[in-house]
Amino acid sequence: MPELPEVEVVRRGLARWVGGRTVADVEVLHPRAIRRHLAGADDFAHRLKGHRMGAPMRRGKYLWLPVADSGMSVLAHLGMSGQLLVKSEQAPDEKHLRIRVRFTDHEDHEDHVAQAGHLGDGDGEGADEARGTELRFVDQRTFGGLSLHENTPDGLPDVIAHIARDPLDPLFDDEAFHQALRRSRSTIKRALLNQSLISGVGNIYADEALWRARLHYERPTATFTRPRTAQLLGHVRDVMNAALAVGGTSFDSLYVNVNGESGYFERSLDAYGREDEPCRRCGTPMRRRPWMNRSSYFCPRCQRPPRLS
DNA sequence: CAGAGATCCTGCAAGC
DNA sequence: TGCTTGCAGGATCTCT
Repeated sequence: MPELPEVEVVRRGLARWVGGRTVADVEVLHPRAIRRHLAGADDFAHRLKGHRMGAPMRRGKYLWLPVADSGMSVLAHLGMSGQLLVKSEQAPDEKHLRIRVRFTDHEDHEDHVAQAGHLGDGDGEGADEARGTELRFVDQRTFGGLSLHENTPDGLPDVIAHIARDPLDPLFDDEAFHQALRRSRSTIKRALLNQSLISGVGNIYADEALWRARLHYERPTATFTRPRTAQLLGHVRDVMNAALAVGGTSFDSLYVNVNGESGYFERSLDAYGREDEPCRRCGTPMRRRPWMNRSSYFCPRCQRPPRLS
């Protein structure tokens, strides 16, 4: 389940393996993976063909590749199970392969020379290493997908203009977030998952941050004091940076790691998935509660429910 | 208008 | 063993 840290790892992989390459052709193998591109698969493929990919960007769980000299971007969301893989053109298709993007630098040497100067996205990587690879969008549950959109004046795909900055964004406004909590009549976990208030936080990191902050998921947001909001945001950032520190080091050895498959962070979770296991702070068995068609994990002792409700 | 809940999808695991 | 049911959950849509 890719959340912000996993998506950031994918973004870094794309910067190295895809940024600067020119699209030769696009193959859409499942219509649902392209459903957010309203003009359809053929239009998507046609508009990308022959265009150079810019440096990948990310906001929350969305990432996008600017399409050079077009004012548009390829927007990607991994959903629940999506992966962006850079694989050898010879590698057999994955079972849930949905979209394939081929590049002009595949085998033709003259093309390769023409494109080589753009590869590596300024990271100092060798230009040759991407040659012979293609980009694949693989997604079992098809909650994710790719689409093409006009950019807003700040270079953001227009359809995600409503997505708030994420907590790792230097321009995230802590005070505005706090004021939004004060105004809202909702509860804290709902607020953390509300992508128009703060983006990039999913069910896993919400539970982790709330456990670290010793806050019950149903605490009303209107009760939050400024120090409490600051503390919670600090924990959100800590848990994300910790995951990024682990995952961010594992992506660069081989291109098959340019994906949304995590695993690396699961071992260090303190709350999520730990029903009946002892709280790592106080030893009390952790609990799971059904919540919004999913689950909330918490320590009944460290994270006391609010008095009312 | 804000907030709450349903919905999409597929594979796996649990239970009968 | 083989079926059914439940669960995972981000974003969007619908309803109150």
